[in-house]
Amino acid sequence: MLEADTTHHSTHLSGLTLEQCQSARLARDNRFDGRFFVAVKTTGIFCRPICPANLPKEANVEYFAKQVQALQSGYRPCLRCRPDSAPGSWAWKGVETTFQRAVNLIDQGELQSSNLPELSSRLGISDRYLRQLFQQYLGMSPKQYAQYQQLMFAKQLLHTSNMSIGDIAIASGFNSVRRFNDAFQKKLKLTPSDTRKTTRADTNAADATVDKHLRLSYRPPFNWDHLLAFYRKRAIQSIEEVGEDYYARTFVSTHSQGWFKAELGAKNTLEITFDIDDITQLKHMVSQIRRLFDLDADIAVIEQHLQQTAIGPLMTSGLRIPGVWSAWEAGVRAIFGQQVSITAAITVLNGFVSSLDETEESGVASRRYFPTPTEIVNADFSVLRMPQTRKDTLKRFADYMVDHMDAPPEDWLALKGIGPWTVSYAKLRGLSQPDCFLSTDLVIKKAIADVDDQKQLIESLSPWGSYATFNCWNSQS
DNA sequence: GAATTCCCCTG
DNA sequence: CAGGTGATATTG
Repeated sequence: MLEADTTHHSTHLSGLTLEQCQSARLARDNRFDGRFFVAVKTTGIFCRPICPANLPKEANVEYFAKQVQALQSGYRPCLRCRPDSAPGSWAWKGVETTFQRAVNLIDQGELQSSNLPELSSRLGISDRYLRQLFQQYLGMSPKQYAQYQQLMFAKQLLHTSNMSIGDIAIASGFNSVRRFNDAFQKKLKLTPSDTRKTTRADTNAADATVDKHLRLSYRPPFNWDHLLAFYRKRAIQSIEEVGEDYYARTFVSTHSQGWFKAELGAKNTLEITFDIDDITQLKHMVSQIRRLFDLDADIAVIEQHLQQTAIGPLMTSGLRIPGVWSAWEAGVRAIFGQQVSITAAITVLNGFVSSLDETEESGVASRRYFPTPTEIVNADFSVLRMPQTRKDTLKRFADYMVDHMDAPPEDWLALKGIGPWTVSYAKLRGLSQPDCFLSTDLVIKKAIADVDDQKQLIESLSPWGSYATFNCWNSQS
């Protein structure tokens, strides 16, 4: 009789049997996270299957496929597992990703411009707890981890750049060459200059140039021409420049600004020429450039996976995810691109960007930076040739970003005029997430129109949906 | 390491 | 709904 009762509730489910739900929740199986929700009758609260709270008795639970169904039935979301937050948002993912985010930020050299308390508050936890997490996951303190990271970065620079050892010391986050030498010696059992000597065959130093220079490596296949063509079509004047065989752009981040140029080098490397106002931010710049050109992707594995799916025939080898400097920039580009062709969007965006600093001196600014949210908030929208509703969206977006520069793009959905396409586009190009298949994009729809089972196709692309996106786009142009 | 917060169960 | 419990995440 109890049996019959619970079975009745399985009608709320889709695609899962009651038994699956039961064992999934008992095991807190994270593979089922997000696929259904557990509501507890005695408390009126509903949870994700992975909720760490005490397991409720089977007799007291009710299963739902969607949050809204549980809400509709009078349950409130649990405060621990946050079933109300959007899947993929930071609140949804919990501590492990908080930790992962901390590691990423440190890898990007964030600790060089802020301290631990600042870093932790940015992640929404106390510095005490962050220390605890590092101890738990890595067995060392954040500071120690950061120092290893700094040394590895320094070692890489010694091998691949023409910078002086003094500059490298500072760039890696040390405050003096002495402390740098000391730490290097201690941890890597070598002196910095020895490290450099062993790999100094090239002639970069002989070029009578003062340009700073470094090399970044990647694993082939690497389709540079596709990247260039993609950027060329979307280049914003005097921020980006795409030549026959190089890409260059300016950038602004919170702590630095500068410029770089990338061109193909020998032996699977990219040659970077750059200038940055604050050399301690070099690590940040480098990780950004690696992300922009997707240098860390293991393309062979990805392609092997996608070859077996229905889009296999559309694939071109070596395609990477062409990134833009920030989620903010990607969001702006996406808003300009809503409902219009790429060319039209870029023309309007170009006009808008160049109107921003016309108040400045000599009329023609030869080099600009991508506008900040504040600049756009204060901009004159009257010169903008696009529908009023889209201007309003842009304004709202900029307003929001002034205070929420690193909120996850999912959160933008709360803003009127910003929908799933815009959010996915930002995750794809601004954050370079690997699994964003833009199934609602018109060009994509066209590319996969022949496939019978679309739903199955989309599932089969995971976790490399982003690469599928670019291969589809590429196949249609 | 204690204290707090949160959830679930029972009466 | 109040009172008792176990368990986890997080903080001072």
